Amino acid sequence: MKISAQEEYGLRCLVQLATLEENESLTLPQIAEREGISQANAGKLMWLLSKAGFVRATRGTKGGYVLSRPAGEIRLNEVIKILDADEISNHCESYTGVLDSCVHKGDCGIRPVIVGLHEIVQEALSNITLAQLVGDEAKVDATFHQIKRFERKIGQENLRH
Amino acid sequence: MKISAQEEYGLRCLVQLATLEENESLTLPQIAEREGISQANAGKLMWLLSKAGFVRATRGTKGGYVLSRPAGEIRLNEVIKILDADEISNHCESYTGVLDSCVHKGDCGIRPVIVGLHEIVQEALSNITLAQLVGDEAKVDATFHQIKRFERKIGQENLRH
DNA sequence: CTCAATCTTGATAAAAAAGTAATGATTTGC
DNA sequence: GCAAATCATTACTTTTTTATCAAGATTGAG
Repeated sequence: MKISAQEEYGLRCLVQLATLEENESLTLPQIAEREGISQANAGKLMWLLSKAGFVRATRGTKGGYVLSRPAGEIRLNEVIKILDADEISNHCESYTGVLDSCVHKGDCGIRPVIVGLHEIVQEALSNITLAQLVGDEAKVDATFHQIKRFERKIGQENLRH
Repeated sequence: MKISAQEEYGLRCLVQLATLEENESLTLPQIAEREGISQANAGKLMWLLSKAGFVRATRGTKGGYVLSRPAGEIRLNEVIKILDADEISNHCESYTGVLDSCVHKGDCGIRPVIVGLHEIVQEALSNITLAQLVGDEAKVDATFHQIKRFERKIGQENLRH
């Protein structure tokens, strides 16, 4: 249960675009430099994000990438879904061991946990927009404070049954 | 942000042990068969879980694996931590792109999100014990209901600001 | 004591993910 | 129209993760 390289870097590239003023844009070499990744890698990530409609690319001199929607309207759950090729729906087709289908097909005690966990993460991510990730660490951390506090409360309630 | 094969299968092997009565145990071939994975793979997983102290192994005829603690006292966050070689602490050393250290070292808008997300997942996992995963899907799903409801509430509150 | 059942462990192979390279297409400026 | 800048796309290489294999160690039964 960890974030993949593609998710991490893709998200960071988007955040770079979110910091731009109106009429500004970033080219692949610029994005690559700002995130410390290769231009080729940035190219692939931006291609993915472009296909998915998060960014708009223009070619030629003065070209580059811009967000296709305001940063405040792009929620992390959408972004992660694209970057992770996320398909919880076919979870049961993914981990079938040496067999053709999962041994627990039909009645499975693990599935609700996997699905539930996925929902929890999605829920948390859907409460964060790109715009909220712009700024210094202290500011972003503050934005998270609320969610964390809620989570802690849940934990305690559950422990008490 | 998805569960890895090792997490999934390792957890499932543990759940198998959790279903046992007192004085029962399972051998590698048995575990492998019940989870539809190869014996070699089961062996490696159980070795990991054994090293981490979740299970106790006995060799020789009549040998096998048993949980080393009651299923109700084994929380999923501990298990996942082992199976995932989970180290959120060195996240910033993991995604450094082509550089030696992350370009955002010191002040990073993404870090609070990654760390926060990790905490949310850990919190959710720490509320689930192995014992709660034993039984049919409907039962396990019911156990999750409470957490899910809470999550939904959080989502709404945050959308309202 | 010896054998068969069983776990242990490091080496190896296969699969998946990540990253790179190369070639092609579009746009702008001159 | 041509050249330079820029994105698009596919194929390839490397790295990491998964899975398997094989030889070793321990235990219990007879």
